[in-house]
Amino acid sequence: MRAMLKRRRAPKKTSARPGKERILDSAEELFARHGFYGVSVRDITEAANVDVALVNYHFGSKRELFAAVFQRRAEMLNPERLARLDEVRRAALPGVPTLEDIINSFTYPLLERSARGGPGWKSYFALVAQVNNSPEWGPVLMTQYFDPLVERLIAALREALPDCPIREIYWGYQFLTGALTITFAETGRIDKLSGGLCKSSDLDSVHERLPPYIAAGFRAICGVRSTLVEEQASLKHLNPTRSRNRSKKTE
Amino acid sequence: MRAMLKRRRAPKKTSARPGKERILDSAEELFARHGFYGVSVRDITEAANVDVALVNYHFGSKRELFAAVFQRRAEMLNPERLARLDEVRRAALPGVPTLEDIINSFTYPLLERSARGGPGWKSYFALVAQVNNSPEWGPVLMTQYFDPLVERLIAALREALPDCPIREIYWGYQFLTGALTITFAETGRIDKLSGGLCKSSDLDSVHERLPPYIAAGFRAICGVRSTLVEEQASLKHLNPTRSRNRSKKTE
DNA sequence: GTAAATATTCAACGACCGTTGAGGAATAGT
DNA sequence: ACTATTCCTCAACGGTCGTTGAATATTTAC
Repeated sequence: MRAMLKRRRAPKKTSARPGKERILDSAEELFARHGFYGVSVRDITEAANVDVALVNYHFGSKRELFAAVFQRRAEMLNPERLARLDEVRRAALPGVPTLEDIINSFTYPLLERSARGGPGWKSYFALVAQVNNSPEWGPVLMTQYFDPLVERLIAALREALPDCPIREIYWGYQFLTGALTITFAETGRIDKLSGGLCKSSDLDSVHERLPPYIAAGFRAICGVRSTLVEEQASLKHLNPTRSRNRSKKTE
Repeated sequence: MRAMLKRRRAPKKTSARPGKERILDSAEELFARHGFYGVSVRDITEAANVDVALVNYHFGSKRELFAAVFQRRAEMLNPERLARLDEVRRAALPGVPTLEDIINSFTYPLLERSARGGPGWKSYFALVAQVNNSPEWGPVLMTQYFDPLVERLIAALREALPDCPIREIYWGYQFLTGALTITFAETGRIDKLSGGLCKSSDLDSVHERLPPYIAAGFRAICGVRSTLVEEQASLKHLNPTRSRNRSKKTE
């Protein structure tokens, strides 16, 4: 990227889509691929066939453009995810939904759009994956746009795991978001590793496997933590050559 | 970062540690925090108290410096992880080790060093987390320096799950690496979400929970996939309002 | 002690960076 | 028709970017 692109003026090009939207589209794709600092505003405006100055006119600054890209689809996304969660809970009344259903209501709207929502959505989730793992942007943007929904997810998980200590649910969520995040990055690493047997772009396969995988993980750590007495016996696994106790790691 | 730093000459400063190492140390920390494009070579050389030109003298280019940072600790790391895996397998003879032991031999050397190996190691793993989720760097660096070890891990997992289809093991590894990756990013998001109940810097907690969590996930998807007939019945979870079949998602 | 090799400094290069202000074109309101 | 508003173009600003070649200092080899 940032290397050599033709530096001369773009043609007039009267596209139907207004310039502001075209900037958002180009920025989405480029930011997703190279990160905030890996893309210049000139890269973006040339890809969008608009003048450089338009970024500052419409968004104020490059940073505000980045935030706008992040915000745009987040706001389309979260109402549906919330509705799905509510629907799953309603359908399970008077009981509570399964862990798998809860997790699926959280992940499915993302996987579905990334798989079949068009290239913009695919780029967007790759961008979210990047932001989620960034100490610079994650605490700002993820917290602002996604945490309200996550709190609802946590509440539903607590309903479904009434005997599970709350800390375990947060840790379980942390691992869930990590697994989901690397899915969206689609680095193609699993393709190479598996010799083509698995494709990181095959989000249908993720959709089939992620909910049961994560649900089983939740049940495992909740069970372990809630019964402290059997813990010493059942956790001999951690390092077979040394003993392990709860207070402080000795390995 | 990249903003305003004092632009004037650094003092002579005859540190004991040679300039090449100091550059690697500073680059490690800065790249981990802001990414490759978010850091200038001047940021690095000023933090290391050396001249700008030294980067190109010692490493050739900024990109090669980045690769050198990535390589340095990978080479210290992988022999130990390999030895741990072998030890776990040997200790289980004539049987095979548990899933938890196998996973732990993979994750423990990382978590232990990130927790107590010094600030350099902490930065390094944050950098690895970033690279692992980057479509630009991941396929190059992760593949080159970590895939040989991962292939050994996969082989051990196959031994421990003899009836599990190979594809499921690769997917299970993908989720494992995602959960591990977000742990190293230490964005502090779980701290806020949990109101201080969990700390993303508390890698001992991760060490206790990740192996049983991931092992349970492996067992869940292997079981699901290996018994196709019961699948239709057991997977009603995915969307309670619509039917779901294996060939193509209809949701 | 002297020469060779290695390490570091200094000043500067051309290219690209994000942002700006003045002004032109298109559009909407009346 | 005129005006006000919005959208967009153009040229340029000061600053920072990665990299370089020549000169100097330090260490190593003999």
